[in-house]
Amino acid sequence: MLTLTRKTEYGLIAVCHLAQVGEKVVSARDIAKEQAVPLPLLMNVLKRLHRVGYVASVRGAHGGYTLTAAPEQLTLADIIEAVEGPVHLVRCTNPSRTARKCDRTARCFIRRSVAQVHNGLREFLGAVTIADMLTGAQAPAATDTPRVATQ
Amino acid sequence: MLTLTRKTEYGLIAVCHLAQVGEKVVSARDIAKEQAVPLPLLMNVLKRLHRVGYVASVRGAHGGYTLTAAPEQLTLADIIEAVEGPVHLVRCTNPSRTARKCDRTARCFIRRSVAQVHNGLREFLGAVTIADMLTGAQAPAATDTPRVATQ
DNA sequence: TGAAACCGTACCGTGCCGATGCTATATTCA
DNA sequence: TGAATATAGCATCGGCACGGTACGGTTTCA
Repeated sequence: MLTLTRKTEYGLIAVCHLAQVGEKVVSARDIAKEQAVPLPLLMNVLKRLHRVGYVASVRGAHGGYTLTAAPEQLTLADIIEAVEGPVHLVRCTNPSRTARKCDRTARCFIRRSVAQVHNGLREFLGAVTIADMLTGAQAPAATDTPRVATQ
Repeated sequence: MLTLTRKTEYGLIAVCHLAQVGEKVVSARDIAKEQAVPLPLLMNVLKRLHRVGYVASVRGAHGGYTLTAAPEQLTLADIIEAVEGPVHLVRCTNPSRTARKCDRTARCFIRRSVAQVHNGLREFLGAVTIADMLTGAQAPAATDTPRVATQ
């Protein structure tokens, strides 16, 4: 239904928080407290972000997380993919495993167009960086919304 | 999770089919047979499309549906909204009813940026017309995907 | 009058998301 | 060395929306 899951929301919040504090190591507990996010959920998300290498972890007392990727390089698409898996606008665009439920694939005369829209969506999400999110968050009256040009 | 529901898929298929046959009245049964789509589901979707006025219905024997809106005017966003309701990238962007679950709204420092992305997504979907889908479906190697400019 | 087709609504099962809990591992500090 | 802190990994569980089904009603035409 074209909606981000809460995991992604929490992931975005965490990453933006880490990007904001710079190199400082921040524990999941601190992020959860400051951003009013449920700690266990946040920890789950941070684990995934760690697994793909977007954040570094420091274990033990006074441990926590740091952002390893550059905010200008890290995109919304990256976060989504890391937290909730590859984006698939429709089942057809999912080449993997059991998702091959659609037996219409061969005769589907929309498939190509949908694939184009799918690519457009991915490009759109890949064009939004964490740095963008931060500047947009701080500027009170932020410019205008991202524009889309269908070419 | 950033995926269209099957209802929307069926809706797109139905609308594109109707756009392709022109002014001819086509029954849901025929569309279901030709496009290999489950008939009851297709009927549900066609009812919704009828309710918002994108298709006209002819009852009785030899009845069926016709597309009322112009394929160049009807967009992907229209279909999605008609079939599965308003698009909301996150709960915050949903101003209605019980969806106000996010108590972080006030202190959420990402909210504004997310809203911008949300608007960008809506514009993106609103820029894809049914006519686009049809030409894309017929042309084997269609131009390139829609581009996104984050400003 | 009966068949064909649309219309409306209600219902149910399943899969996924949101959420929780527990155990193991690693680091710091007293 | 032990206690406290914090991440790592996995397993489980409930709720809900989506996908699918069923039934009864209305309209039109042969």
